[in-house]
Amino acid sequence: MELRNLITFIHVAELGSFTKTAEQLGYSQSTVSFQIKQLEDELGCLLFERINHTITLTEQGHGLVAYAHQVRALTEDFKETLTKEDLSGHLHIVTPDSVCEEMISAHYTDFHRKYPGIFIRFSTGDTADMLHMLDHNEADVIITLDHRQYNKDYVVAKEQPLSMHFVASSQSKFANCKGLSVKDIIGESFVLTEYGQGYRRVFDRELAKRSLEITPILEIGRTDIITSVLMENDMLSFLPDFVTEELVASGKLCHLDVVDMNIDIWKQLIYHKNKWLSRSMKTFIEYVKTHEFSN
Amino acid sequence: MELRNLITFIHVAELGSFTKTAEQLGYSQSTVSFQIKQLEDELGCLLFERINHTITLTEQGHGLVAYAHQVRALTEDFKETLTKEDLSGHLHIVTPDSVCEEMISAHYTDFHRKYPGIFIRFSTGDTADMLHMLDHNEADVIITLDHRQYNKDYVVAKEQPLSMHFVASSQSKFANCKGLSVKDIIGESFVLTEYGQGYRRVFDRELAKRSLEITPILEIGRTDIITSVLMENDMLSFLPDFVTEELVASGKLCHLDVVDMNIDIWKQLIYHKNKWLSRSMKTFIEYVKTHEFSN
DNA sequence: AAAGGCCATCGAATCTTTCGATCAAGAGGT
DNA sequence: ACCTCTTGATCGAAAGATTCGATGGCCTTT
Repeated sequence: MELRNLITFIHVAELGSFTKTAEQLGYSQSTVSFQIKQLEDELGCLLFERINHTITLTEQGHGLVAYAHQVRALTEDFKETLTKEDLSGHLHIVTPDSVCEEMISAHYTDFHRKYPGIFIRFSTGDTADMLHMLDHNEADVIITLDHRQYNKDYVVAKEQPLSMHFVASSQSKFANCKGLSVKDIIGESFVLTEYGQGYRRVFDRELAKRSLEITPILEIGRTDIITSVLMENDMLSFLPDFVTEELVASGKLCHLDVVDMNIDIWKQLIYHKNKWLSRSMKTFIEYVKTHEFSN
Repeated sequence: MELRNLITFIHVAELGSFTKTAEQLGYSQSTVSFQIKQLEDELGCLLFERINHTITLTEQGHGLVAYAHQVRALTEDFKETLTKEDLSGHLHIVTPDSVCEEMISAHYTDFHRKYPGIFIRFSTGDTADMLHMLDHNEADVIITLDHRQYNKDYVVAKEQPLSMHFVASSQSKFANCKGLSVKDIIGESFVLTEYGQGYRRVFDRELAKRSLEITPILEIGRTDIITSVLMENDMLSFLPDFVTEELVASGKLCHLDVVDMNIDIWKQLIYHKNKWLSRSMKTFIEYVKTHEFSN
């Protein structure tokens, strides 16, 4: 049962003429004949009585008129909804702990106020988890803090290099040392994020290249806890600037001037290339691009 | 937009698999792929995200699921109504006056009680009118009292030869005459149906063949009036038996024994060959066949 | 009697739909 | 790490459906 045929049928029923319908719809008369006969065959009944080249709807024909109008209305409504996609839906975004904290506290309330129809589920995970979720369509967008991803299956909506520093309490003996080397601090007590976390892996690998190793005395996923631990104790950590920014500015923590460890970490906003970009999704991505990335 | 594709789509959405759908519906997998792509092209949007050979409905896909279910339900309902055609509708039946009188008084109340959903419009007309109405689909069924019709455009549902007699009051001087000839009575006063009426035309033509002519002193369409006129006056008529039956039986009228005028009149129940036979129509025809015809 | 209008039908050309075979890539087991 | 199984995409060939123009028959109007 073709919608096209139903439309033709509606016209024929209204105009009472195959020929006029053909003209109106831009078909040849034989096509209209054929289409109606096709409907009749399909439904196994006569739709029009043809007596002396005049057509009259049968009872079944009248029934089909009603049905066809309903289907047409339904279809038009549906196509309408396709063009006027509204700003609502569910999104699942996955980020590392540190980013999640920040997004929720800094931006989410604002976003939700602006777009109350969009429901966002935040999860956290390490880079491998996140990429796996992307591959299984379990996450809509992720933010990584890790090596720069180039995979052709992913679309990087936004990215920026992340500046990272060794940090310590401003009371630390290293606070004012210039030109430190990694080796100078390698023996200290470290508190780091868990191994799975993107930049932690990169960090460890960098050390391994230099045949160095750090066994942290504490591993905590949540960077707000790490910073508070640093302030209370004589310990070191290695963190992205956006986590420590405020505390460094207010003089509670300080960056160490370690000159021989340049770590290339990127913050990337990624989704799968086969992902359908709904209006909600686009809106969210735009929002994150401007509020969560700096340049 | 093909219903077939929507059905396929519903299955895919439910099963979450092109392959399983193909098995279930007896298509090849490539066909299912193609059908879904076809829907996507037609609607200009993605219905499924395909990530790593796993498919997930997009928002539009969810919308289409709802739409498709509605269309399917509507279609099933409609097809249901086709198979279970109910016993209701309008019929237009046209007959000569005499038949109409009889049908309405003798059978219609019974028919209406049996089939209250069927509304019947009775009209009367002469044979030419009735055939014209058949040709223009203005009458559903007609009953003729005329020459036997053979036209290939008509279906004769039932027919019977009509026995006709010259009739007079039983007081008539011809009442007991045996072996009368037309010529014996040609000079009498006649009351006949109007010229247009089927058997009246046949009657006149028969006379014309014998170079005879009758100018009736009264022409009345309604046969009940003719019979009452006959009973009160010394006049003759020429009528079908079913009109005079009772009055002859009760001795109020009598048949004249005219032996040289054999008129071949048929009572026929006719509809157009292109007429769609609704259940109502079939029912009505069956009813008339058994109640209005004798053998 | 002729012209014009209507629908049915036919064959040819053109699209569509279907299928089988094949590909690429992930999942799961060993 | 390797092989096998499963999944959806894609391609070309075959079958099928749709469209059109031409024609025919029939009725109505002129």
